[in-house]
Amino acid sequence: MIEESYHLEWLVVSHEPRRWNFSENTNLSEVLVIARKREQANEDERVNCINLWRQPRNAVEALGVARALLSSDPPDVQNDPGALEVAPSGEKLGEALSVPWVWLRGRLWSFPCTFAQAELVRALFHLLDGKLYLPGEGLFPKRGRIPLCALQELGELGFDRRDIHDGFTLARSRTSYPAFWGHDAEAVLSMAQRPNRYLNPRSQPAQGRPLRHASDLWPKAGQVLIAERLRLNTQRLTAVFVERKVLSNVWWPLATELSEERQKALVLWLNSTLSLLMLSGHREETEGAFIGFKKPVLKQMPVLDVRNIGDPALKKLAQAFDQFANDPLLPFPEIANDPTRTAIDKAVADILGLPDFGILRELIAREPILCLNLDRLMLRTA
DNA sequence: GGCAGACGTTGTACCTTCAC
DNA sequence: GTGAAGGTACAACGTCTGCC
Repeated sequence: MIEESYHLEWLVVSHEPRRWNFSENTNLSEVLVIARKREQANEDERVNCINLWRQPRNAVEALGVARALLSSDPPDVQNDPGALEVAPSGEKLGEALSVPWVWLRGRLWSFPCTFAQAELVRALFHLLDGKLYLPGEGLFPKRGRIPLCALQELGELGFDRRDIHDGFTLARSRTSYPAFWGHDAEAVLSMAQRPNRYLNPRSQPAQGRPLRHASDLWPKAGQVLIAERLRLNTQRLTAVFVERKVLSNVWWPLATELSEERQKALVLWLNSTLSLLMLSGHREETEGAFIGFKKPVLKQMPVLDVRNIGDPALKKLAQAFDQFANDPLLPFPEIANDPTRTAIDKAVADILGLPDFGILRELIAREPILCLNLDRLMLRTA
């Protein structure tokens, strides 16, 4: 309704650690939306997006922010350089960008509010368009685009944990139904994983629930698992490759006909910094660093099209996966100093003909939603 | 063929439990 | 007490079936 009859004028998001909310009675992440009803759409309508690094502490400061925003036009996220600094009284409180309403309609409104730093938002927008954006260097590849496709073109996401609980109980011994259960930040360290639990098919439904038959659920088991929810401040992996097909409670299995080589290439891509950028843009934020990936959104998310990258590139990506598969990654906040993530990124860059994008690792590591503080963003002067 | 209700499926918001 | 992880009740949606 809003997309048809309203002009979305302002989006305001707080990236301040532990102040993801605006209301008093919640800890959940919130966004302030201002839309104006109008008779007819105007192609020139723009959406101004404010990414607050720190919330105004009082009404006077809030008025100062509003005045600063109303007196200048935030630059366009894709075509203009820089961002509008929100610093009404000297201290920087955030950054503002704008995006054409006609572009945002039909897409996720969260895209321009994904990161506190405008340059990362800009990188996300260009990546959605198949281009790597590096601050100060421009767009890559110079010709053509990174081959991307919607995840759903590569396979089908499996059942969620509710369905698994309707069909199975956790077994105390090995069964015919291996599973990859849980996401312990101190245990899931590398891309290659093995089944860690086994499931017993239910013969009777759980109390008050319909019975799901194992034969209905098992066809959507997979070897590629994509995180269903993540804690960006503690966890390390966005996807893993399991040596056998498994079901899971907190990972989406990808049921796919892709060869093992292509699946490995996909998992390598999903753990690259470029994919972390893309996943961040498609997250559903619950409480700051605690995020989820909903099935309808995730299946539309662009990923590397491992069907159309050519055999030599495919082989190199799969080899790179094998090389780093058992190397531990550091938690996401340490991404800038993570040798394994750096090696994954270098492999992806070399194989796709892209320049080094280490600068994006550095920028992401500064994001408050990962490191839960503003120290990496703010320039403190004595 | 159209409709309504039953029933099954899917997705998630909210709640509980666990560990430190 | 708090952060992190796991479980489930419920709503929305889709499909099937019987009746007119």
